[in-house]
Formats: sequence, C-alpha cells, structure tokens
Amino acid sequence: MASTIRITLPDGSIKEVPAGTTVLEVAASIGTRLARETVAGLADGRMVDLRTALDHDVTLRIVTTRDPEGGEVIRHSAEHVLADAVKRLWPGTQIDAGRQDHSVKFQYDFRFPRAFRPEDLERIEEEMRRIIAEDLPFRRLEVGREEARRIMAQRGEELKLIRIDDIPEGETITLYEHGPFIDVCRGPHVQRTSQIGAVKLLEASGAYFKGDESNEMLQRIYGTAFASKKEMNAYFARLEEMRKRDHRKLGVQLDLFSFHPEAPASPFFHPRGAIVYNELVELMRSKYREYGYDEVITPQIFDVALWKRSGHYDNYRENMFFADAYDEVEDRKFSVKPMNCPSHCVLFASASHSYRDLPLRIADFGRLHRYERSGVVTGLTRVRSFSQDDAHIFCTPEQIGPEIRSLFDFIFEIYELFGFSSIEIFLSTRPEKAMGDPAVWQHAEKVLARSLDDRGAAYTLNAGDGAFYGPKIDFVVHDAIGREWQLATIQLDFLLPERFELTYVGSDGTEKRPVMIHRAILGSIERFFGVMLEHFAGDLPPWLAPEQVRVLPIVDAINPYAEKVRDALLEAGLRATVDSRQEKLGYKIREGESMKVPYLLVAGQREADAGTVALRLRHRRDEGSHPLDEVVARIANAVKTRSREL
RNA sequence: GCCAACGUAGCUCAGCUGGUAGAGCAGCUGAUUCGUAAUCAGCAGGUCCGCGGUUCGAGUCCGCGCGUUGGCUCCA
Repeated sequence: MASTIRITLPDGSIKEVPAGTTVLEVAASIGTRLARETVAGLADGRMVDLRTALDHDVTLRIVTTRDPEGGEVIRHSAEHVLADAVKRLWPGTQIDAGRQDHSVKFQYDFRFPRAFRPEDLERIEEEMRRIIAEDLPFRRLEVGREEARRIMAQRGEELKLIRIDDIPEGETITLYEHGPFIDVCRGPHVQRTSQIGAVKLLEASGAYFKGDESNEMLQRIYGTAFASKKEMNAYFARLEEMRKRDHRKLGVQLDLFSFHPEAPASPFFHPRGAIVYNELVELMRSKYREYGYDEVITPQIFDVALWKRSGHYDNYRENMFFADAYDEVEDRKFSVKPMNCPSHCVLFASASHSYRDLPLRIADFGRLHRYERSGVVTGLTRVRSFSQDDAHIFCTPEQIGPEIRSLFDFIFEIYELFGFSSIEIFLSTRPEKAMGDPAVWQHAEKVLARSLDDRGAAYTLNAGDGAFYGPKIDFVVHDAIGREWQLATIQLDFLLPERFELTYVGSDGTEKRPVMIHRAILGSIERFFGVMLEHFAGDLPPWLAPEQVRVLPIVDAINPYAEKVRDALLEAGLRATVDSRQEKLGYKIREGESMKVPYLLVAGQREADAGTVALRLRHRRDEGSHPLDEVVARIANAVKTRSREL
C-alpha cells in the first residue's frame, strides 16, 4: 500500500495525505468548521462513513449537515436514537431494522406486545431529545459474523439474529454503537447525537416482519429529522402545501365528485366532475380517429364461463364481483367484468379476419369493477369502479414493433398535453406465476426492450413483475405528495389469442394466430383524473375546466348585457355562466377564483355601453376591457388548442 | 385482509376529567345597487356514523359493525 494517497476535492484541488487518513481527518485539515459539520463523505460518488480510512486515490466530497445527503445521514442516525429510546423506555423490546431510504423519513420496527399509542410517541420523542442532548459519539465497529451473532444473542435480539443470517456471505458486517445502543448497520452515521438538530415522530403502524404477510406483525414507528428546526419547519410547511392540493380535498372544494358508503370506493362524479371526465374521454376519442382505433361498447356482466376460458377465474377471482340474478338457474353464474379483453376476444373470434385487416385496434371505455381489499382503496387513485381508455390491438407478430413505436408517440403526445415531465418507464418480465411457453416470453420481452432502446427511452427493468400472461411496459408519474402512480401500460399477450383460438388468414392462405396488445394511456380515467387534478393543483386548463367562463355583472341593471355576453360564449361552444346574484363585485370575484374558473368577465355600465368586457385571468389581476368578440375568440382558441395557458 | 387513528350542521372545526350540543362559512329571508378576492341583520339547520353494553345519566367510557385517513401487504 502506498504511504501517501491523493485526494481530489470538488474544487479540483488535490491533497496528499497518508494512507489510512479518515474522511473526518481530511475535513479537519481543511477547516474546523467543516469538520464540525461533517457527517459523511462521498468517495468516488459512494457514500462512506466519516470514520472510513481512505486507502487509495479518490475523488472526495465532504458531506455536511447542510447537504441533502447529510440529511439522510442525520435521519439514519435519528433512527438509531429512536431504537435506543424505545429500548430505554421498554427494556425488553426487541429491535428489527430501520429503513433503506432516508431521503425524507426514518422508521424502525420493534417486537412489542401492543401497538404504540400517540402518547407513547410523545414519550419516545422526549427520550430521543434527551439522548440527543447527551451528545453521545457514534462508534463504528467491523466484526465477524460470529462476533455479531454473539453480541446480538447476548442482548436477546432474536429478530436481529435472523437478519444477520440474511447478510450475504463475505460481506463485511459493521456495528454502530452510541451510548448503550448497538445495532448491525451499514451506516454511515453522524459524529455525535447532537448533530441531529430536530426530530419529530410522525406515526406508528403495524408492519409485517420482512414485509411478508404470513410473518408476525411488528410495530413500526415513523419519524423524520433534520439538521435544524428551521429545515424541519420548511419540510412541514411543504407537506401542508401538498395536502392542500390533495385531489380528495379539491374534489370537494370544486364540487367534482364524492364518495358514499352505499358504494364504497366508487366515485360519484357531480355535474362539474362529469364534464371533466367526459373531456378526458373525448380527448382520447379524438386521438383514436387519428391513430386508427375502432371504438366498441360491450356488456357489463358475463357468464362465468368466459372468465374460466380467459383464465381470469383461476388467477383473478379474488378481485372479481359476482352477480347473481334473482331466479337464476343453478349452473349459470355471472360476473361483472374486471377487464375488457375477453369480450374483445369474443368480438374478434366472431368474424373471420385476413392479414389485411390487421392491426385491428379495438377501444372500449367500458366500466370495470374490481374488488380491491378494503385497506388499499384511496380517493380516485385506487377505486373499485372505474373505466379505462382501454384498447386491444390484434396484430401479426411482425407488426408488434411498429405498433409499440406508434404507441410511444401516442403516449408522449398525450402526456405532453398535460405537461407531465417526470415519467418513469418500467419493463416488467416473466413472473413466477406465469402461463405459457418461456420461449414465447423471451421473444416478447426482447421486442419490448428493443422498442424502448430504439426510441432512446430510459427505463428500469422490473424482473419478474410482468402480468401472468405477458411482459409489459408501465409508465409511472409522480403526484403532488410524491407518490408514484402507474398510468399508461402496454402489455403483450400471447395467451388470450391461444385460449380463444383467435386466427387470421395469412397471405399464404393458412390460418395464423394473432398477437394481442393490451394498452391504456391515461390508464384508469378515475386515477388519471385524481393525479391530474393534483398535478394542476385544481387549476385545470381551459379545455378541461367545467366552467370555462363566468360573467360578473357589477349591478343588477347590467344582467341583461351579461346574459348577452354569456350567450355569445355559449354560441362559440364554451361553457359559460352569469353570476347574477345581488352581491358586490369583490364577492363574485372571490367565488369565481375559489372555484378556479379560468376566465372571469366583468361587465359594468362602461362595458355595456362599449360592447366590451373586462377580462380577468385566473389568479391574475384585471387585464382591462376588450371588445367582446376578441375575448370570445381568445378563449375559444385556448380551448380548441387544448392550451395549458389562459 | 392486517396495525392504528379518526367519524359532531352541506363544509371546516370546538365541545376539559360522563350532566342532555356550539362557532365560522355555505343556505334561506330582508335591507343594501355596489368597479376587481368576503356588505349588514335576522332565521333555519344535528338519529353527535350505526347497533349493543356500562351508568341515575353517554357526543364523551367499553364491545361489535360500517366508512374514511395513515401505514403494512396486495395491485392485470
């Protein structure tokens, strides 16, 4: 080993230090303040503990309490303090493990005889503050597997022993210790507990050991921590902002939809919501004409025999609703459709097809019902009754590539319209519970991967996450609270054509099996509605706004003119109303603004005399008076072009 | 489905350790005719989610059910 090594710092300067120098020592050699704030290092881009001895030339960035990565180290350390606090308060408690991702939260699972209550969390939080005030140093120990087992066994940590056994052979086991607490952990951790500037426990919940439903349930505590109180306040303020744009809140505020116990997890769209919903559907319909789709309307309830044939009965039954008629015969059972694909297969099979007919693109906005377990439903994003911009493409194997590429154009065109920018793409491959020939799977997976590569689209491989009938590509966007939602999906299916014995006549006159592509772009209209509402924080672009224009007469005497203005707007195909209530202008504006109407047209005597209206754009000030026909043309144009601008 | 928390007027919420329900906004009525984010006054509005139980007495305590929310698990 060389006696000196070269450390390249972010400013490009190079420091020569003896091999074995730690990250913290490098920091100290630069400045005492830096050393004081150091919580870790980024060595060649990898997070390392500040106690790590550097043994070769590296590019090093010192991570301090001010860096985002520093926050992660602080939360990770707070996690240990949490576990320490719980063990101090309830000495018999066994610890399991913390969280992988410390970008915003930390968590710890405990084997504890009951659920933690809110008052427990308060006590624990107090205890944590006490530990932080003790300013305990963190120590890092590298140990052998047996040593780690011995320490944990001695402390009665049964769960931890299982965890140690799960650590792959050959991996270095490190322990972190502060005060009386010690835990198996990769680190990194802060220097001393006092570097945790602010800590807050968020909630408690149950969580299965190792995330497996069949294992015992442990008690989990969530919390967050920051370098300073100020940073923590900023975090909570941001959370509050996000809550305000929660689609469930906006749905009530804007009178768009509601939920009722009479039909749990199934939205009722109010007149305003129905307008938005139908605009989304109409958007897809208009594009279908461009992209060569044929829309069909299919039944809601089917003989169970259909689902047995499609395979849904065996693989998806637990998510299906069954429908029994009053005097139904014993041997004929019915079920509400959870998907459209089988009925499209029935349609395809009902006529003969030539290769010249393909690809056949069948679209269906049919209402679907899926039984989702009670604990998983939420707002519009996970419901039991919904419809999709669903379509099935029947094509020849050679047509898969072109179809997929055309779908990418379609998908990106639609997402562009909404301004969705952070889209993640996932390619999911053969799961364990799969039907069909593995060779066929492999071929399908290759076609999808190649199509993605051809387009230069970055994607993540989700090995084993495909549907049971075929591989798929999912498109995921992020909502306002940072949750991920799958919207578009493209799924290849070699099995349904098999099961329904679908055929077409090829150019050589022989019967061939078509390939089926399931695809949705908005995904479920309901989910898209919710995600989009949060995305826009309720400020829907003009074409989607349920009420596009509201005319505000200043006094009663102007009402007739205001109605004329509204009629001109209606004539132009716009959704317009008049607020003719006997209220002051400020009041009407406030209401129009809170309902997020994109255009408010103020009309007083001056405007009535001149044939103008005073335009007020959503969230902006008075734009002054303009001739009525100009304003109508402007708004009509924004709607027609589906512009996001007013 | 599992672990919790919550459920009071259309909405947002108050109601301490059990003593018979309250505010603001919305609604209705009247007055006000008003120029860019809330005019004033009055009135009305509640099986306190449902069903049981404890108690002289339950919005409040306990049990069960339903629903919602946050996690877990699941998610074709």
